[in-house]
Formats: sequence, C-alpha cells, structure tokens
Amino acid sequence: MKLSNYSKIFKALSNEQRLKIFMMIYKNCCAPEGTKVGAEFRFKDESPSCCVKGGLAKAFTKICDCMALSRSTISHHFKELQNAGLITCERDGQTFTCTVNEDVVKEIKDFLK
Amino acid sequence: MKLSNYSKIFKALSNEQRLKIFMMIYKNCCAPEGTKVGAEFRFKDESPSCCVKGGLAKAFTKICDCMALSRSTISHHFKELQNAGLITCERDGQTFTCTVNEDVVKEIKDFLK
DNA sequence: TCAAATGTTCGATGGTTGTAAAACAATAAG
DNA sequence: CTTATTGTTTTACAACCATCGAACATTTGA
Repeated sequence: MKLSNYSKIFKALSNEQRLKIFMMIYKNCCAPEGTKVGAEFRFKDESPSCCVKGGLAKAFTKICDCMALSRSTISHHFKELQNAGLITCERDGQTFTCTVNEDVVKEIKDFLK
Repeated sequence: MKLSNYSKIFKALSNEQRLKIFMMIYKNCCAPEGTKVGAEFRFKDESPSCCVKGGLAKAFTKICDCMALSRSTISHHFKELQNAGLITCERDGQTFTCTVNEDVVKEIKDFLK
C-alpha cells in the first residue's frame, strides 16, 4: 500500500466523532468471540457483548441513537470511512449493513511494524 | 488513553508529508537491530540499515535534505508530531536530537486490538 | 393512499490546516 | 568580527473540513 493511502486512512480516523463511529462498528464486529465491548463503544440498549461477525445490521440507526450529530453529518462520516477503505456499507431497502475491512486494519498495524 | 487523544495522534499522521517525516524517524530508530530500512524511508547518503536506538541526531537537517518543504513548514510538522506525543525532540545548541515514543505507538496498535 | 422513517445530496458557514516568506536568535566557522 | 547555518515564530492566504438544515427519494406501516 502506498504512503498516501495510509495517510488517507489516518485522516479518516483523525476526527473524534468519526473515530467513535468506526470504533463502535469495529469493537462490535471484530472482537474475538465472547469479548465484552467496553461501555465507551456499546450501542444503546444492547448487551455488553454483542459481537456480530459478518456485518452489523442497522448500523446507521444505531449510531444515530448514540451520537449528538445530525443524520446528514453521520452519513458524511460513513462516506469518509468507506472512502478510506475502512468499512463497507450495503443498503438493501431499509436495511443498512456495515462491515469492517479487517485486512485494512491489519495493514495499519503492520505498517507500525 | 482517552478517545480524543487517539484522534489527535491519527490527525498527526493524517498529512502525507508529516507521516513521511514520522516514518523516517520511526523506521530509523525503532526497527529491530539489523533491519534494513526500505528505500522509501531512508535518509540521503545513508546506509540501508542505520537503526539508531536512543535518539536520532541531526533529525531536522536530515529530514530537510529529503523533502521539498520549507524549513518553517518542517518545523511546524515536528511540532505537531511532538504535540501528539509521538516524538520527543531536544535541542542542545546545534544538536537537534529526536526520539520516538514507542509506548505511544504501542498504544495505537493495542487500540486496534 | 397517506404518513412516518431512513439515508442521501446540496448549499452555506465558521473553523482548521498546510504552506511559504520574512524576520529573528543562537550557535558555529572563517 | 563577520558570515553562514540551524531552527523558531509570526503573518498571511488559499484550500479543506465538520456541521447543520432543507429538500429529496425510497421504502415501510397504517
């Protein structure tokens, strides 16, 4: 991966609100089976461990319920995260499903040796 | 570490030029003994493996020689990296020595589980 | 059919950022 | 002593960014 690509990823994570959005998705999708998600990144009215492998349903709505940002802003942040390659979103009718691109996360960790 | 702290670190790495500066220091200071530094992050007229544990001397000048940026801009970028806690710089007379805060780097990796 | 909900797109706006030039202070070299 | 080198600070400016509200298209529910 090129350097500019890494900086693009870091830029996507450089805004605190957007980082929170990413971490909520990340922690709820990518933690090892049975891991408890810390309070900081837990969705509303959701049990402490709700790790959903293979796509988080209703991601947009769930995030909206947790954050004091307008829907248009949240939509924008999702776009940025997609654009950086960190997540993939699919919308089928009213079902907005979101996946973390774990290989990209791994590349960041490898980049920092 | 607080979420805002992580976003601050990612912001410091979100600019491509600044990321390059950081990586040049990082790869030349923190690689395991004997590691060859890739061409991308090698200083000018320096051997492929020049890993300097415990502080890189003349970091500022070396970076200046590698990049097409004004000295004031590079100074600014160093400040940002320091401000994010990624590096520590010390100036004694004409000797500008620079160290990577490896524990901070480790925290980022841990953050991404 | 009508209303509510879900996400997107657009336009505006205030704030932040990357960059350079110039002036500077401190040190080193001739 | 004078000049060159190093790095900082200040100022300025164009580009970019985060945010919102409004208008919108789609889909679901009543």
